[in-house]
Amino acid sequence: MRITTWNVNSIKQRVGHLLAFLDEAKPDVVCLQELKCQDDAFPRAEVEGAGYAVETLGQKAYNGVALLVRAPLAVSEVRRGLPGDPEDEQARYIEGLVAGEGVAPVRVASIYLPNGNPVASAKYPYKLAFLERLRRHARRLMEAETALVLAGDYNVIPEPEDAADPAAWTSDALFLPQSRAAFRTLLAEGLTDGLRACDPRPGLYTFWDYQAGCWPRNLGIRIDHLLLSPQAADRLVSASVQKHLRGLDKPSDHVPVTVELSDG
DNA sequence: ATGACATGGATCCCATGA
Repeated sequence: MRITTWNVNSIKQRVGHLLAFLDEAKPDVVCLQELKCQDDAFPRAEVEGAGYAVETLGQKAYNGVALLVRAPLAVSEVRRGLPGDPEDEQARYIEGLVAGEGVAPVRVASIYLPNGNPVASAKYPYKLAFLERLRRHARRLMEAETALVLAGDYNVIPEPEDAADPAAWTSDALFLPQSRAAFRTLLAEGLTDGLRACDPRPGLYTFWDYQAGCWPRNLGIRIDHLLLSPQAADRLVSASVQKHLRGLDKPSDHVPVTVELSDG
């Protein structure tokens, strides 16, 4: 089972790239972030036409997440929204149980963690609180011992080697010690960073800013992650970054990241 | 010298992002 996470930065702008990617890579599950549209504006017919079931949690203009599941696999037990704050109106979390004939089930979440900048604003405590809510929810899900993959745009640079120029990020919400500590605390629940487990090399990035020639100069950061529970990590076969999509016309500033799990 | 931002909403600039 191949599971991909991709922040598309507007699904309406990126539907062509998405359909081409589905056709070329044939991932079994795709976790999308930053749809930037409401549910009724999602290009459902096109994606279903490519062979995928579609579950969305949209929002006007900002945020928005989705799960795509390729037949013959099916998705059930869909949960919209991260537990722990009934006041939270932002569309940043969707989860479902993916299963099929001859495949051990995997619970998959598509997560769009808050950016958290500016650090002096309420956005930063919201980010830290969201990470803590995610930790608590992950702990609860892991108690069932079903394979679990928490995939998405975490907006956290875990280590200095995950940025081409770490010094440029020292006071940014993506790389502040508190942000990195909260991410490590989440990992300490027993989660494995799927990409890092497969590829220890520095210089592995998933995001390049549109500005200042970051892409041609390869000034990237690694902020899109797939975190695997022990049952999922036991099935980890490979992980990769689909970097070429950043070089297309009108790209997202993020590229897809994919893990492959064995069937059982 | 390099290379110089994108998206959506309601404008004719702003909020947001990372």
